[in-house]
Amino acid sequence: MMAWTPNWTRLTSAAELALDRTLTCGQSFTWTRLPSGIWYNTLRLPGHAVPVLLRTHNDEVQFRSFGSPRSQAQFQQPVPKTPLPPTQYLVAPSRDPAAVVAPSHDPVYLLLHDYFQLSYSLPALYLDWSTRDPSHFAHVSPLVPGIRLLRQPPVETLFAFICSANNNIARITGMVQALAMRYGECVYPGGLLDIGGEEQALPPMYVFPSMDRLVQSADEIEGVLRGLGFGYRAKYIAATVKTLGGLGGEAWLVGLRGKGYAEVRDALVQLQGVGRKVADCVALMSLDQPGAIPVDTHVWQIATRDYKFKPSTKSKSLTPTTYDEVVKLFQTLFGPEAGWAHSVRSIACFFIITRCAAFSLTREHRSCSRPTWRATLATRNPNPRLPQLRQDPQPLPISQVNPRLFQNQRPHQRRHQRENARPQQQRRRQFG
DNA sequence: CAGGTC
DNA sequence: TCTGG
Repeated sequence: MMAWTPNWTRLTSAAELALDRTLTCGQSFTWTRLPSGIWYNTLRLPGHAVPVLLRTHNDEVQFRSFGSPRSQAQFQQPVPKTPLPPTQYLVAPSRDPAAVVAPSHDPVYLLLHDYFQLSYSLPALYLDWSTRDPSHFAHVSPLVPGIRLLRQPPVETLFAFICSANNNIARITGMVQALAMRYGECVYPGGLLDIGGEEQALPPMYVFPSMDRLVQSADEIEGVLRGLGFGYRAKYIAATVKTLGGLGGEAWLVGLRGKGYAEVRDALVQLQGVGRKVADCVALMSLDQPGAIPVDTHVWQIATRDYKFKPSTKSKSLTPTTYDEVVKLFQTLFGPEAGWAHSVRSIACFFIITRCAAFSLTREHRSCSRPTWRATLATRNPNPRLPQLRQDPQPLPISQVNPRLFQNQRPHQRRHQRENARPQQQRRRQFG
């Protein structure tokens, strides 16, 4: 097993990219963190998947990749240049053109440069958003530096966020990885890898399945995914596979890059299991719509509590009208990259809330708009009974993902269990 | 009840 | 409404 990028190579500075925060904040579900702090994933080059390792070392983010000799030969072929994001960044005087990294000829570098959108200078963005929102963003963003919005592959982003409805990050991660293990190609069998003189144990790596592979399995996919515990999302995924396949598959989806926001959204919401919120997630994180703002219940709370948002209608919940109004609010505030800004802002708020929980603070302390939480946190001791916030939250290793996800349980079996209406205790023990 | 959708 | 914490 020869190394492709033989040494750890500089990708960017740690200030430009906080790996742990960026990869665990709920935008991508395909990265896994090893105990050593190294992140791994399989990323797709045109017609090809490559295992990639990332780490933060000596104040910089570094990458390396590896592959079989055969895949190395394929790397030798010219790789099309990945397009830079359509942004005013490189021409606007307020942005920092010096942050643009000189292009390299390493295809993996180009891939990562594109994936992490390194054409954007993150400190310049944070500064801009802090100026636009001095009373909120400026206060909380220093808590969560280095959060980059990823430019992800559209197909896996679409299916990941169909899974995200009424769900949590840990479970979504398990589902996406289950999809990769069930239908994706294995690009690394697992085993010890020599990394700079040290042996690193790596699990098997699977790439997220191609659209063609999913279409091929369209008829069985609902039953299989229900058996894997996907719930009602199994039906959405199967239906979207068929619809998207008919529309032109991955090429059609990727073709939405470069179109206007309204067209992208309208195209996405015709897919089953894709409402406005999911459509905005996919648009923002994979289809070059940095202004798209996914409004969930969490964002709704931020808007009403911290920004004193008052909906025009009396509706207490999130209607299409109020959704649009919240979007308008943040777009006006943050400008063209409002979706990115709002993501950072939400993650900061989540950080504070988590801290508040660990410190047994009441709801009134949680307001991210006031600097009061800062002083309050400083004077309190954490409640030892509540879980501490981990510095580096680790996603589940692939080997430890809920074993139930990998049982080949038939859907009828599950329905039968429900009809028997056993007491909770007994049902739980079955899977223990 | 959770970071919705039909 | 699936499912899990």
